[in-house]
Amino acid sequence: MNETPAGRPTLETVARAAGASRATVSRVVNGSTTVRPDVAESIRRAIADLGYVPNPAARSLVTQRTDSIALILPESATRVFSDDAFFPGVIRGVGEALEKADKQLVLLLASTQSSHDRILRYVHGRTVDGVVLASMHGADTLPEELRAAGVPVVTSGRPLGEATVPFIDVEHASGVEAAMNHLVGLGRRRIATIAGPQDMVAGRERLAGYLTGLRALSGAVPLVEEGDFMRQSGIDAMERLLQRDPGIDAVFAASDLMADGALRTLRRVGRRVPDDVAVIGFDDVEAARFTDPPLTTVHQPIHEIGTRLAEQILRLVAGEEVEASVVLPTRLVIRESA
Amino acid sequence: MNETPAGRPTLETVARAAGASRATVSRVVNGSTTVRPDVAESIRRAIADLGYVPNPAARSLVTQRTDSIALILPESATRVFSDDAFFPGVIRGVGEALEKADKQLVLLLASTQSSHDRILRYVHGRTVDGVVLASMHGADTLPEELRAAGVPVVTSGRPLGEATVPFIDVEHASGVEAAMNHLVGLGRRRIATIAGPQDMVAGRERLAGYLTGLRALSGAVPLVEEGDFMRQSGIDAMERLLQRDPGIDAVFAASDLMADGALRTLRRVGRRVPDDVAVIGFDDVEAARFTDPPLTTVHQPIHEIGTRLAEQILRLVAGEEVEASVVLPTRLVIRESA
DNA sequence: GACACTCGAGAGAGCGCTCTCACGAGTCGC
DNA sequence: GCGACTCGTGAGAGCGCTCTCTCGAGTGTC
Repeated sequence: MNETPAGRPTLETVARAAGASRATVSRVVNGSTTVRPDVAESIRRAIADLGYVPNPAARSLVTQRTDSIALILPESATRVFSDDAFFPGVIRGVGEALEKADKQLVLLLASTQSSHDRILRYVHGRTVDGVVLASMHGADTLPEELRAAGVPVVTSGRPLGEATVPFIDVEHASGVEAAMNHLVGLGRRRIATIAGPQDMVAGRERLAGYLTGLRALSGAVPLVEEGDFMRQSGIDAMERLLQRDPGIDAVFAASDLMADGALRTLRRVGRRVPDDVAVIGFDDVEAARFTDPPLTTVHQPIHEIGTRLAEQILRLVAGEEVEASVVLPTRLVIRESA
Repeated sequence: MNETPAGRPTLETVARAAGASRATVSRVVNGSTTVRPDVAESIRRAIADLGYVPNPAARSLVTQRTDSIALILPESATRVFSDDAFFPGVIRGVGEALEKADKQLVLLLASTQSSHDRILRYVHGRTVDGVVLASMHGADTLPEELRAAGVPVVTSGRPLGEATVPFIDVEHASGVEAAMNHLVGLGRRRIATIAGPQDMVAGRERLAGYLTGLRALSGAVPLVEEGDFMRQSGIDAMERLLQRDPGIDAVFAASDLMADGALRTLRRVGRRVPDDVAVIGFDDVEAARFTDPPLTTVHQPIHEIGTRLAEQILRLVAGEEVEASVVLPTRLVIRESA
């Protein structure tokens, strides 16, 4: 039944079967309209009969496209990977959007130092048309190096220094300020914060939002402990906070995971939430709905961050211009912890 | 300085710069030993000077290899993706192992029905050398179709029917039995379970383990409610369980997330854990250490599942034989909830 | 009816690489 | 000192595809 018993059918095989030339079959495969309907039809039949699938390597050799996009998660991201809903959410958003555009998602997990070179080598080889960088740490030189290599790049989160590549971010500060206003409106006067790492923009801006929000309270002094966005650090930071000022009546944590940790510490020492201490987090991950009590938090559109990243990189790859930055809104979601 | 101002350097460019032939440069690039040291050295220098990186498309066109492996997460997996530490953990394990072998990880998120065809098309196009399938649902025909397509496949989790492809799984039943024995040893007599979906092997085997474990208790009747492995379903199932038998003194949940949900329900209705009701989960995700109280659970080596999957697919791709199945041990981790 | 024109289809080059084969220059044995 | 052998290197084909160029047939115009 199959004319070429050995191996997969090629354009040539299909062409012979359909009595046409390789070029015409290629036209049909790529949806050219300049093929007579009956010819196109018989070619399509031959394709179906033979189970022909184009060889992407051969195709990209001539087109110089690969139709795939790399998503790079640097070390800092993979570290929290298994306990955080942020990156899975972003991956999913990016993946869905790329699927719609018929592009492939190549995941590069930069777990070790050595992977830096590997990534550069990979990208230089033009195995991907573009790169989405979930860059978090300020010191990271990867965005700039990729840009220098001439590869389209979009990053998630504003870089710490000057932004040399387009990025997608959210309104950290204004979201936190809304949280602070809510706390103040609740009559809270001694508001502490569990900040994120200060070498990440997300950590810095959320702290800045806290400081700005605190100004609404005349005479209030900042009370800051730093964590690493993960749960254990929230537990520990809350303990330090309580030691420094047992009279705290509210705390803003820069991530839901840290807020959950704070909740745990407060419960352990017998403080009621929100009665004694109000707690607000940031992210609005799935688990925030299930903390005890359910967490009031600043929502950021995680899934949309992913789809926007995909959208931007696709436009860049297509040679279109994109905005230097897209900043998505955040909003306060009020549950029971504040 | 660069001999070819336009575009990236090719083998040809390097060959001219080093005064050698394309073939010899190729030999050096691919680490052949049959090149005179001084020639090899000057070629290496030319490669470095020009910043030459092999074009993978051209290479795979002739070698018929792509050096990349697809990780397919079917619909059922992506659904829980954002609230579960299992798949991120597996992805990370697979990613790390593949990186060591210098292979790329291509992530295919099968979020919609249509992606089934897309995946098949993709795999038929031989864009990847092999496939790791995080197949969970019994009805899934993908493993078989992939096998039929002649692509090396390894799945995570034993398929429901007859296993036609090698798989990596864990000892579900014996782990659950250990949990049951622990409960019985604690003097618990009315032990219920929140089972997982019965169209997944993980769901079935964990239920089977519960039923076996229950036999140690003469006269005990099974008390089963089904969930979908996620938190909300644990909350709901626990409520139903309590309604059916308010005298329950222990519950085994087939996932940590469901166990956490059960904990929430128990707390809401004023049951103390473990005093009134002991709770044991399954998975030992990161969050299990942070539930209230910390969750006693059956540990499964999530990261190792990932690395083993990678290991097996790499061997398969290399043409080696692999075991039809690898079943990793589970063990009970005793914390405070039981 | 002859000309220009349009439009569909084929021929053929070439993308960058690997790999087989052939070849030239040393090396060795007798 | 000459044939046989080894070893490093080059020539060249070909992987499967796209795309330009060319060509032939059909259509329209005056």
